[in-house]
Amino acid sequence: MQLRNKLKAEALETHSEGQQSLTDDVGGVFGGRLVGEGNQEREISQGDFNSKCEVHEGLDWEDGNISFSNTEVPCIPETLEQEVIVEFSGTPSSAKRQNVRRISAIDKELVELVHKVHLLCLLARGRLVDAACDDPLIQASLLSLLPPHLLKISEVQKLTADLLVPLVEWFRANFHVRNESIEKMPFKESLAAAIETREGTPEEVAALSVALFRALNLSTRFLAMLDVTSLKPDADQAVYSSPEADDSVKGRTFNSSRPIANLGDVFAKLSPQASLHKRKLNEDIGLTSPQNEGKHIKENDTSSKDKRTGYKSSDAHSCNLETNHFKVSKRKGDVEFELQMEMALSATAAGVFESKVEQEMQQKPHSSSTTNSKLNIKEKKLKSEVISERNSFAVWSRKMGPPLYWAEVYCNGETLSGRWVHVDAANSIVDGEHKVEAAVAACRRSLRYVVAFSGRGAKDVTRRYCMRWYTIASQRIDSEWWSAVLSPLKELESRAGGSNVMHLDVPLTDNAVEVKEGSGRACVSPEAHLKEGSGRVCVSPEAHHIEENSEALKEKTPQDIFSSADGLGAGVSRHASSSINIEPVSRGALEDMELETRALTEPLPSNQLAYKNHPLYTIERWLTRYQVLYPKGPVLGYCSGHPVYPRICVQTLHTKERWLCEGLQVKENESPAKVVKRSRKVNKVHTSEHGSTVDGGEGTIALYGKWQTEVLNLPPAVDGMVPKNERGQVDVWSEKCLPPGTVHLRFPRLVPVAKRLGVDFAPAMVGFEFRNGCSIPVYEGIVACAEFKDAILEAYAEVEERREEEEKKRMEAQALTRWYQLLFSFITRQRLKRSYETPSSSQVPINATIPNVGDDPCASSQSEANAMQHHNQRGGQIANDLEEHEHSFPLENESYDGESCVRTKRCACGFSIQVEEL
DNA sequence: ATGGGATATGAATCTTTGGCAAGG
DNA sequence: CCCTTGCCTTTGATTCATATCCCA
Repeated sequence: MQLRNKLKAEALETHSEGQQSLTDDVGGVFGGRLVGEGNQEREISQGDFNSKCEVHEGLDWEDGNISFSNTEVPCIPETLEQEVIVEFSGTPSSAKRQNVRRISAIDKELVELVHKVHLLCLLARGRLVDAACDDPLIQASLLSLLPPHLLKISEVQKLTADLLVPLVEWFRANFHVRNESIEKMPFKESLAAAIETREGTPEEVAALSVALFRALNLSTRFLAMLDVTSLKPDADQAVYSSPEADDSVKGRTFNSSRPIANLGDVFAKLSPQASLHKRKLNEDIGLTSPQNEGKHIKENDTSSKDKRTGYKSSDAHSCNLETNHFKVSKRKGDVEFELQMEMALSATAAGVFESKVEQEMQQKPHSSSTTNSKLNIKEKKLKSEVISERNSFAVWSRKMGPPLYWAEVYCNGETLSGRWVHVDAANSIVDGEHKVEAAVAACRRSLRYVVAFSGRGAKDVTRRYCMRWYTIASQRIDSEWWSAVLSPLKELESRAGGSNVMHLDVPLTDNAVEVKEGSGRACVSPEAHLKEGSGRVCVSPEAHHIEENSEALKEKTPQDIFSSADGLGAGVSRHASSSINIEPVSRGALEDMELETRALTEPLPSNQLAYKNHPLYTIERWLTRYQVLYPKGPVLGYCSGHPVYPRICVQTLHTKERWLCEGLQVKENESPAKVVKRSRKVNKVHTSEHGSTVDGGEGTIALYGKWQTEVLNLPPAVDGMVPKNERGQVDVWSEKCLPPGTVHLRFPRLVPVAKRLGVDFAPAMVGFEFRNGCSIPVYEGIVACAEFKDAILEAYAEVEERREEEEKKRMEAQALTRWYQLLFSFITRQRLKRSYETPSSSQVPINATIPNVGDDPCASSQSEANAMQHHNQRGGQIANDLEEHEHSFPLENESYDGESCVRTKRCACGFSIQVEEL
């Protein structure tokens, strides 16, 4: 309505400005502010209109058409009605905005479901690949190709990452990534084919590397980044339209040999939202039968010419590095990214990489320097002179798509206890775990799930590859579900790697955990960890996190947590130099500790927004109305001048009443931790009630923190009297809220029973129901002293029994009455029917039957009766035999159907009735 | 082009202790 | 006269996640 009025107003305004302006420059005149329903305001610029303006019929703002219904057309003079056409052209931001809708709860659920199914499919796929890597034939084939000197690695006692380099180099030199899979076949067969041709999909090549390492007796896992459909539907649209997505999807298409039911279709049926995921899902799980393969290709084609974005990049086949290098001129972002990669490369593990890179450069001197001379000029501008040409070997780039598969080899010679080392043999990268995230980010993806497969099992090792967990946390499925899914697989995985059990009796060094003060690493000093404040111990965010992650630790003291943290190798420097004796720890458990440690030592994000839902840290501005920092410290760092606090210091406050619901009461003499304004609505009610006698605290709500509460200490029942609240009732939010010595009897109709017995009781209020804009208390049963429980229940049982009996009697009486009424009405109807069906019969004044009908609820209404009377008057004679005839049902004419218990009684006149015997 | 911050927006969440009339 | 039952009708403020705009 608002919109219409506004339009009317504008149209009138237009009119006043004159005819000329309308026809010549409609855009200019209509430019202005349109107010839609829901107060949506849209700026309509001049450019939004064509000079050709059109007024459609039927206003449909939601669909973007502006028009007027016939009845509401503004009074525009005839001269103006002819050629007024308003047409929106282009897609201005205002038009985009109208489609902006937050995902509804149903769609969210659906998207989650698709995400879960996709995860499961990819897990299954990973297990399949893992199994293929164990295939003795494949392993033997690979070994037969390996030069003898590389076989020695299987005899190494202390395996280190460096030792893997020659092997990886050999692999890289001998196996290449091919982007298009030739034909679909079972994975083992395609692996065999890949060995033969020395090239395969990224998945196959990664799998071959795993198989090779395993053949050499190295503990190796197959790693996959599960690039699942997004939990945010729109995000996927972008991904699908991007050429990288197509390539990466192509690269990891499942090789199912037989067509299975199209899973995506199932989702498409559920909702159009889900159909977004259809193609991706189908391709991931390899549901591309020979029959529908062509169809899929077609779909891909349409997606590459995405209508929405109109984005058809020349790097559509960019995965094929060999052929397409020249096609794409690198963007600044790519160049910078590579630069960063190189810097990272030279800064870390330099030794390994330098030699490797040099080797690489010697082998393939043209690979990077000659492929793109333009790029090199750009790069040279950007690079400082320190970075030499030899370092321009950049692994992974946006064009290649994100790294999706690689291997992890357990190197017992690395660190004290050994560790899993990232090995991307296809790209000849050893120990490059810290680079994966950046590579994925450069491909506009996020690293949400990284799963290690081994022994048909799987384990989530995302933490190892993700340095900024807070960026992916919201993109992952609910962790409870995920860990439940993984737990049996994790078991299998740890069994595969668990044979290697270690006994540790080593001094922990400070290196156990990376602790860099002031460098964004959030490892807090012991002083900060343990801070006495109002009798409460401040726990470090690390400890808090452990607390959060482990249910068992929930109720432990900070001291306990610290000792657990030590046990977990969390590397609290307090104990850093002491020698500890760790019980036999499995490799899996050690890795768990490592990942846990990473979780606790995440760097401080640099943007404020990241603190909003950060699991470890917070800044004050993101606190809600009901939150405070207690204690306010320690400050872990600063972000744009805002002090950063550990998340554990955030306390949620509640009103006294709300704490009661949780079985806690606010301690005496505690002043509110925070006072907030009462909402206007409530305020209004209160002021209207109390008039001018509003005291100071009336418009505010006093809030208390958990530290200000103690376990509810209700006055016990004394002398059979139930302690009640100011409303004369007991609020039973939970069993904890019951005064000692009382019981909650949850039965209806207990009040009269208790009253009759003369025992003290109180109605039990169990919650609220929101109705009519007001909260209505809901009562359920009563609260009485425990000693009267049996007496009350006994009396209740007695009363209920009596009530049920009465109820039964009442029901029976009612049933009889209803039967009587039914039969009576039936008879009456029959009688009427007969009398009207035989026109030759003698006339009966219809009035005679009407009193009967009136008694009968089922009989005709008065109007019906009137109609009959009318019929009677018009239709001539009606026999009056019926009136005189009284039906009689002699026994000999009765029949009885034993099955249906129906007795049929017949009168000599032909009338019969059926009686169902009860 | 990109990222961060401010702002707008719409959906979700929280709020929280009836009143009256008819009939038994 | 008292008690029970049924009917009335579904707020509005705040929070939260996200999109968009603007600016550096």
